[in-house]
Amino acid sequence: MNLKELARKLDLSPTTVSRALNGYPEVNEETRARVAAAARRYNYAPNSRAIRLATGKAMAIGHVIPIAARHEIVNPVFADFIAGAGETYSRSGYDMVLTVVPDMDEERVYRELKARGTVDGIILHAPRLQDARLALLTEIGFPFVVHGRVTEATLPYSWVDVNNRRAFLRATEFLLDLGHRRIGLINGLEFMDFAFRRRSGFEQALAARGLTPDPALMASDEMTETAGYRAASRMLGLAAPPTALLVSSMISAIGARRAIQDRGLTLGRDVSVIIHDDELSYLRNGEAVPIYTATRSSVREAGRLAAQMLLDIIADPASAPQQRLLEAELIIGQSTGPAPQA
Amino acid sequence: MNLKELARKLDLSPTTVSRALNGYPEVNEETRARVAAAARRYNYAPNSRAIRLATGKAMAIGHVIPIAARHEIVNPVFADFIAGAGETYSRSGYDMVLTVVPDMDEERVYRELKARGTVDGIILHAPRLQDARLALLTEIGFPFVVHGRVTEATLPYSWVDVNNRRAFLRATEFLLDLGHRRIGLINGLEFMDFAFRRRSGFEQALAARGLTPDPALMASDEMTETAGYRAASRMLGLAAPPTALLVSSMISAIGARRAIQDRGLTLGRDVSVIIHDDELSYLRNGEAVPIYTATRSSVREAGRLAAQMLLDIIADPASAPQQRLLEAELIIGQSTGPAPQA
DNA sequence: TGTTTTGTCCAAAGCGGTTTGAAAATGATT
DNA sequence: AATCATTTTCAAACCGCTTTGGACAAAACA
Repeated sequence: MNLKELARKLDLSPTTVSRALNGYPEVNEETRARVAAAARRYNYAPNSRAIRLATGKAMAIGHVIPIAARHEIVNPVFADFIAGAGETYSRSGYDMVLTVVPDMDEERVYRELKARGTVDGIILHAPRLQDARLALLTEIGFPFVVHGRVTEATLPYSWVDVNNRRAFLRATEFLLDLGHRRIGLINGLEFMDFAFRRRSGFEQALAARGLTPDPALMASDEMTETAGYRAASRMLGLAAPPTALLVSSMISAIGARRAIQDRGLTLGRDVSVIIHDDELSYLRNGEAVPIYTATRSSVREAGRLAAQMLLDIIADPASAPQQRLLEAELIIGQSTGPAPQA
Repeated sequence: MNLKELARKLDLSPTTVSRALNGYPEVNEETRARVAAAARRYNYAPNSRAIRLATGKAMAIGHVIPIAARHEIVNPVFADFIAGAGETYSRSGYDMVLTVVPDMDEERVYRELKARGTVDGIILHAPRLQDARLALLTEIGFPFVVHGRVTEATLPYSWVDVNNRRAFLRATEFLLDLGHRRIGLINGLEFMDFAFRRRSGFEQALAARGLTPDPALMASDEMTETAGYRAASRMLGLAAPPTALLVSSMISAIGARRAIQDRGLTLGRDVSVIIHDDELSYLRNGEAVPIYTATRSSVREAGRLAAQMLLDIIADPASAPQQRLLEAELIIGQSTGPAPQA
């Protein structure tokens, strides 16, 4: 069933039927009702391919998921971020187009997405401290919103981010207040912008108390269970091991926990741990009482907000870039306690 | 830059240019070369919206991600499955369209996807023991491939699945051979087809040794850390606790491990654990030596295969339904050992 | 030499909508 | 009753490609 057929059945022109369904004013309310009824009756839904060609809009947003060539790791927060973004898109009749790309190919993919008109805008994932994609997307004229920030950007751009620096600053202060002095940081890869900011919050908190960070107590790697285990193991094996760990993700923390237990230590008593919790739906941080003390911020909510921001920008391309900084809450769980006496 | 413009620059008709670029034989090799050169030079890529309308194909595959209304849980294997499928799609010039849907709305969404012609086929995720979506998709005439199976299906359909029953059968036998007699099963929700099959493998192995499964040693819930913890805690607190656990996912196992340690028990000595490992990229089961003894099967590979199967079916709609059963390997890690003497 | 065949190219008709510009029908005004 | 304004409807152009059904020239054949 297409527009022409439906029009024929109604003894109306396609023009009128189209306008009736799209709420244009120049159509008699009575006929509009007739049209609506017939559309429902014949189960008519306008062909999206035709709409897209006619309007010149793709009604779709692109999410490019870069796969690190070396490790083949899919960022575990994607699933929830995308679930959030997807909610927003459904409400607005947009589709979400996912493209999985080996990370060297990203530029080609963006250019093609634009040239072929497959999507109207882009959500930029996993930004780096300096990120060539910002200039690229601006150059090719794609509306886009970054999930995260790009510290070394020169031009304004739209983003949704968590206040990573402040979250880690507060977490560090919390540990310092508990008497911890040797605090280990198990961070993500520090060419990633969020990881860089987290370290800077950590260092700033130490500096404020006149402490200098010990390079041996800082690790930067993929945020996997294995990497978390490795980093924690190494630190706990030092002559002067840390009494507390600041861990960049729930998943690394699982590894860190394993390392702690392998050494016969007890989490929250011998070693305190604070994590950053993205509220991944399949890795909830406990139920009533959180397992881990954590800085918490919902990545799904970030997805909703970023998607909405992008749709707003597409609706009004002349608007100035928008920003949204989310604050993480510091929630107290069972993984932290006062520093053990030396 | 569009086809007409490019044709004008070349002093050719759009017809010829189109044919030259699409490899049709009725065009002089010399002009084909000219066209190709010009296309590259002017950075021409055909508008995908126009192609789609003209050919009547969407060149896109739909993945509908149902969100359980209660728990808002995104299946953690999605990310990797989709990464695999995405690889296949890119190679074939297909897009991947993701739709996030509250699970009651699925039917409406499939019908709309079809009526609007947004996608050419569907990958069906998370099938149930009996699943109305099979009949629905068949009725509306969508080519589709199921990731998993539908035990109570009446008609043939295409699927890619792991031999869950045999995997859990073998895992159980392995534990029995180690002398374990009280084995707990921490399973996914058993209206899900894979979970049902896993339990049946478990029970079959017990039955083969004349053992009857103890209902107190079987749990069925979401495969989250929390649920894994809860189930393991409960079982270990029984008067006659299990000496081994069969756990349906890496994530539940993390919870189970926490429960084991909370009770002061040691994994692999006091309590053996075998998991099913989907090889999630951010939750690798150790490196050289696996942490957990596991039945292992790559969900990413399943994604690749399912996507390819669907593309094949779309290319040849008359073909018979295809099936692909993957065997899981049983890999030995550090989480299992002989049953402790009572 | 005239007729076929083959190799190249093109005009025009879709695909299924939206949108512009004009026509027809109705109502209001004189 | 004639004129003008307002509603309501429609025909046709357009979006940017693919594809059908020739057209035309050169080569092959009779």
